Amino acid sequence: MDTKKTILIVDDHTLFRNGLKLLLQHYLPDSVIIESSNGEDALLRVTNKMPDIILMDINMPVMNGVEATRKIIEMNPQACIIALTMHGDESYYYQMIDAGAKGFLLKNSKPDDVLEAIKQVCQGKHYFSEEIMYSVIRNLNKSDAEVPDIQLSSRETEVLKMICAGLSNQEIGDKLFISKRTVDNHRASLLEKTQSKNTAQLVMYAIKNGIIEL
Amino acid sequence: MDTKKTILIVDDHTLFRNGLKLLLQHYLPDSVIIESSNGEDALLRVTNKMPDIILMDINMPVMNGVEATRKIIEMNPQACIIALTMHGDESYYYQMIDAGAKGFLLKNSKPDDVLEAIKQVCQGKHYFSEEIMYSVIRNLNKSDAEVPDIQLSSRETEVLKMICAGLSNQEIGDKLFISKRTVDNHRASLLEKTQSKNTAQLVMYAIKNGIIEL
DNA sequence: CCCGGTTTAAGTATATATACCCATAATAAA
DNA sequence: TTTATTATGGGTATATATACTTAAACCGGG
Repeated sequence: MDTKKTILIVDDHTLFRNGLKLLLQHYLPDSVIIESSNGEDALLRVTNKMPDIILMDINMPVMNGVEATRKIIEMNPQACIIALTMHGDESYYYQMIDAGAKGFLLKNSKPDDVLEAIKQVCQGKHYFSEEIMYSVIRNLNKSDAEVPDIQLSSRETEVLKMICAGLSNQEIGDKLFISKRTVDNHRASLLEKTQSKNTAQLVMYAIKNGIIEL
Repeated sequence: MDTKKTILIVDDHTLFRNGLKLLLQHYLPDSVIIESSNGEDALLRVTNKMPDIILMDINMPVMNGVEATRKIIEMNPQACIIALTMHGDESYYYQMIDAGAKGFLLKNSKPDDVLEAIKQVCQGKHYFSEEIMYSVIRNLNKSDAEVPDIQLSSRETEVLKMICAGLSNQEIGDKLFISKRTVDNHRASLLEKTQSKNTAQLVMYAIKNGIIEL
């Protein structure tokens, strides 16, 4: 970490950004820190400023971290993106890594962990915080190999959102100009794919997987 | 803000605490900043260190911010507690203010807002960020005076949690050693009290109001 | 071009939830 | 003591969701 680095912080919470910026400036006085409050703005910054490191939150308005990561990696597969997010986003681990993130940190990490992650990723390595590793291993152990390869179709996602909004299958059918029976089928597919046994579990799934906003 | 102040930051995200600490030390060089990672620890700090200002997150493990605030105010009604939390916790506004918080800030506030809030609260005034005021006013406008005076009984809360876990009324009855019909009635009361029309909305209510953990 | 997945639709049957009605006992509040 | 609330249980009916099945039309990749 001897050369000057440009670090981009992408997070919708101004206070968190400002605090982290100070923190990084304190430990890495030679670095240049820039900020974005959402994924869309981050794309602009990446093309203009060419940051060496990107610290990316996941839950953000306008464009979330997974999508932003995917697009940045599309433009530059070498981009050093480190996910920086909260507990409870477990379902995002795979999505984020799949999108091309080189590291994954939790927001309850220590500053040292952030520095270590930046160091590792700069050297072309990967970095995952202990909690992430633990969670991944626990999931592997849980059910051998049946990795939740769940992929909902766009129509299914659409229906799921309406279910969460409290609409009945009939109402959903009316809104989408399709038969109630078709919605029945989508709902059945959703139950099977998400391994839910009723509406309540379906809603919980949608929330845990960020399909709907709170 | 001429005298030395002790400020306690209560938040489960280490990075956020550390960043905010630096931020406060930068703007208020004479202040002493101490930290807690949850509500329970915060209670200890309050009795030991007697902080002048407490910046309190809401969603935390072990003991959440509402409960912690309530207990601190119980011990010392003059305690200057400022809630500091994220979007989407709208349902907490009232709970937190009811618990005795003197101010309410969002995590996407600017550092200046935090300083202003601290200043106001130190002078015995209240401080609410714009977004909070906007939301409160919007809700007032929405339905005149019918403030959500919703108070679920302990049994209803118990049933609601089980519904969210995906249990059917029959299963809930079996677990609680009561008739399925009784659960039917509790469910009906829940639907009415929360103004939900089905299970999906009930689950959403439970989540938005922190009745269940994610 | 064929194959797999998606979207569309439906038949039939059961399970569950929801909407009303009612009643009793216990408890807490006024 | 009267009143209100809660927890308990039930009758009856409809609405909705869920579990099986089959099948046609479409679309993109090998």
